[in-house]
Amino acid sequence: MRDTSGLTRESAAERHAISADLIAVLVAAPNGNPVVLTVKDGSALPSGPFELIHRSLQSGLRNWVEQQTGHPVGYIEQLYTFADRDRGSDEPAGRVISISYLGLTREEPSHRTPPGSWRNWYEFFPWEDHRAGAPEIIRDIIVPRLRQWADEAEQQDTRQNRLRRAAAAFGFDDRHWNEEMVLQRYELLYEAGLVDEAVRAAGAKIAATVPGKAMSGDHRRILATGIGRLRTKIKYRPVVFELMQPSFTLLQLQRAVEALAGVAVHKQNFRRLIEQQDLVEETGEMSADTGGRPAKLFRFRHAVLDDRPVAGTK
Amino acid sequence: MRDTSGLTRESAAERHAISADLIAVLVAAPNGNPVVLTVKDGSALPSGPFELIHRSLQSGLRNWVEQQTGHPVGYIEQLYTFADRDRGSDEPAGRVISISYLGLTREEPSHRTPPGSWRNWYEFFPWEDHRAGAPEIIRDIIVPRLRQWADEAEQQDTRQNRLRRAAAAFGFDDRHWNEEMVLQRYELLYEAGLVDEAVRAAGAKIAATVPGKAMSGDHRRILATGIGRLRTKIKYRPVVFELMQPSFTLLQLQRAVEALAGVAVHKQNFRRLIEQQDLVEETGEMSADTGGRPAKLFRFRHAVLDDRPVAGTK
DNA sequence: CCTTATTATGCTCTAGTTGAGTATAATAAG
DNA sequence: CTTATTATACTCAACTAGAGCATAATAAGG
Repeated sequence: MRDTSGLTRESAAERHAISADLIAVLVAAPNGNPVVLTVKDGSALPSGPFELIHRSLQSGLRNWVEQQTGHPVGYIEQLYTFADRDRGSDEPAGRVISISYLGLTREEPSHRTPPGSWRNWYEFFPWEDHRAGAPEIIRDIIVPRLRQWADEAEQQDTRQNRLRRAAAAFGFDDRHWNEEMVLQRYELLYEAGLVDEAVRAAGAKIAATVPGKAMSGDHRRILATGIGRLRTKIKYRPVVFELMQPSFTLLQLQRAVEALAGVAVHKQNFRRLIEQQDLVEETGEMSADTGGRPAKLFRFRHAVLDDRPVAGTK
Repeated sequence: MRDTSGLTRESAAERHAISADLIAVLVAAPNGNPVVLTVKDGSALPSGPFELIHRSLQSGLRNWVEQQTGHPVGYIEQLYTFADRDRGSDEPAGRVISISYLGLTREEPSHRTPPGSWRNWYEFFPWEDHRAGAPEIIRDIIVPRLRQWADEAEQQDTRQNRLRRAAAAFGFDDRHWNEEMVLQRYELLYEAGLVDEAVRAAGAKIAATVPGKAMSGDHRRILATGIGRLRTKIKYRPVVFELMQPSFTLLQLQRAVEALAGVAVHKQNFRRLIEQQDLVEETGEMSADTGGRPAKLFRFRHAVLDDRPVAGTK
């Protein structure tokens, strides 16, 4: 390290050929439906410039989202920052740094977003919904295509490596499905040329891609990052409650968790876990519209946040 | 959302009044000593501008660190991006976005860094080292000061809240010490005005702060973020091995984990965990210089990375 | 009224994991 | 040959997680 400050001065022009964008993965789960806020007919995530008036990145995003959706954003978390070249053709000389955030909110009829803005996120990742067992698309389309991709490799160890990675990601050959590996799965499909974004990047014309709506830029990758992060997070932080109404039944809570995690959970064990962790307390009221035996209504015990380092909903 | 693109165009000048810096938390653990790379006599983390020639943020940082330290960086992970106002007085009109990274490397005598660059990170956070039990500074200095700070609050529930947060963070009043809450502890001390950075920010003169070396800017906060992230990460990803020599004894591995986590671990259980996870394999050789019975030497089984979603060293 | 479907809720059983400890082996130093 | 130090094998109790059984309370359809 010659210059221990690590700083080398450039011309102001060069240093300033940079602009910053904020990108939001805004999630809600009305009636156990996992949805994400999109723009342009579901082909992009909402994004906007980071402006000088914003106090900080997070507060900029928060204001901006609350202004546009009319809903308070409960939980907000930074996802990832990237600055690859060739992003945006209207900035030939400069460079855009994109800072993405994950936010949770309650989507209600009173919201101010145009219809169609909220999309079920499994439109973009049909292979991620295992609530009713592994989707057929995996066995019928994805696995065969990935095997083929592995076979195409010249070297034997590349073949083996591809196959191992594919099996680990998609849970075949005796592997278990790990719902958190959302990003790894998307990136594997991208690498194998099986998503439209990869075809687009390669400039190819013929595309035998896997089902699942594409997005512009790398927005689908960002969404995958957000879903993966959320699936990890709900296990050790009580963030699901940001998606719930003030009072809810345990089944509604379970449905929300299942919507995010994309897997079904054991009902009795779920209740045991939630109750023994003191995450909720009874409101004293009952819900009549369950279809069966009426359920107790619960509310989130906000006090736990101050208490011990509270766990989530494993 | 009126403008569904989310983009509002500003003048080019306004959009470009931004520059980006990369900040590195570069960690090593020679002989079970947790060290971090610093500059300016330990008062800052190394940082450098993000330049247009860099292919991406991560590759920019990687090149830059390997060039300056002479060591390959194994694991690298983005930490956090922030852009608060009033950072750097030489950029009156513009704004700096700082993107921080956590990197792991092996520090060896052959490195190219000037002496004194690598600092034991407990110089900055003396309250974080619980390897030989809770340090006295917590009981003698921190807890009394925090109690006093809680008492100073006007309202009763603010007092209670402060006390609860302090107890949860520092593990008093029957609470357990949670080694991962590095950032929360630093931020609590900051809020209570007990670290030099807080005194500096408030422009106060008299400072009855807690021991622990301060850093410039918010570098100490970034370091706290990095340590916290690392302490979380070693539990579910085998990242410690990035800090180890190619072959090592299980005690050396344990010492590295303890250095990072800041707590002592049960030797027999540690071995059981490592071995039953197939994280390592015997080299067939023995280490003579253990001081007692010779120990088997092990190496990391790189194959596990392709295998299942491998766990770390709980 | 009675049957069936549906949801809620309480309880048990087993396997696995975790935290802590005991016991013994192999070396060096004095 | 004793002591200190480290390595390594094994045990035990407490707790956790996954799965299933049993029963309760409601609505809808005959």
